Amino acid sequence: MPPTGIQDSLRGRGVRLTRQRRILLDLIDGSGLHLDAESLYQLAKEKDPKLNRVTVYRSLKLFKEGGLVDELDLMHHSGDQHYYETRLKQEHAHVICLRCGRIEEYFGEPLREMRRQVELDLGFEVQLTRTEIGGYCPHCKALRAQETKVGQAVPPAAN
Amino acid sequence: MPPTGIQDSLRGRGVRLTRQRRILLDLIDGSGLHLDAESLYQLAKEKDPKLNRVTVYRSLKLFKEGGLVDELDLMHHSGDQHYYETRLKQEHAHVICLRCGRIEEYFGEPLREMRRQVELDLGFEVQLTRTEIGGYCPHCKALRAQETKVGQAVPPAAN
DNA sequence: GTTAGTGCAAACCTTTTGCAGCTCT
DNA sequence: AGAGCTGCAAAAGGTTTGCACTAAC
Repeated sequence: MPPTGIQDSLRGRGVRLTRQRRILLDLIDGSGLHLDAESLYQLAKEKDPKLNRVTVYRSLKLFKEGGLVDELDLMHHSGDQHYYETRLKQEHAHVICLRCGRIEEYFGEPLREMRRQVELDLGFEVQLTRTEIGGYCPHCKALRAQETKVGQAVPPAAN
Repeated sequence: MPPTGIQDSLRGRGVRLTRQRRILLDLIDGSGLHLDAESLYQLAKEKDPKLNRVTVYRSLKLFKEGGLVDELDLMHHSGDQHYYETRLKQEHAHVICLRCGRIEEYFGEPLREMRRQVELDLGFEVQLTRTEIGGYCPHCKALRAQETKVGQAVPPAAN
């Protein structure tokens, strides 16, 4: 089915919605994942073996400019690539487990409050925000506690 | 003067505080700026012409691991480098002007509230956060309004 | 004296650019 | 026909690695 608002979003100034771009948008949107350019390229190649890595980068740039996707760093927990996701209506933060790479999303009110304050107090016109929180997920938190015990016979903390 | 808590912070596990590292720490700390590896290298070379770019990268990595400095992306407003600053006691966000590159810091309560919620609601053990807000500073906001007028004779918005 | 750190050169990974041919409209 | 897009090859930007020598503790 022909995408709805996407057409308009791109067509803004002579940007065409080609076969390749459709594939890429579908992947970014459909997967619900946070893909980096290389993963996106690998997946796209399955649908069109001719599709070039360069086209992926060029398309991502366009999508970004058009406000269709957001670029993330995800704390660079796995190299220096960027990750991409469909821009949601709702602003949110990404919470990354530094041990297993699991990613959670946080939608709390403080995000909006912060934006409001930056606009009012600093006088900025906010265009985009990127909030990333690195830590250990419940699972890895437990594993780390174990590892510490095994690794160096932790004395029971006087607490 | 010999740095205070820094010694301890590094000496944790056999990390030496060499002449080169002292120079780098002084620059990061003293400048109060947000320097990237290359700028840091250029400045460090003035104090020690032999100091190598590689040493800068290796030292930054150590400082990061030791919790002495924080790594920032600053919305990649000027390439894909990383920027570094002394880790402050007080968590804060960076607000970047996408037009002139000016950087402001934001210390509001929502930052702490957000962290609290991520720990309670998602059960994460938060280690570090990185909040970046891109937009237009008051000055550039005004300039942009002008540019728009000149560029395309905006009709007075019915508002 | 030992262990860690440095400089140099070369490699690496991610992303961008130049250009000729292709494709939507 | 014409503007925009693609693929390919090559380059660029930022960072890391291997190794022999040097310096800190």
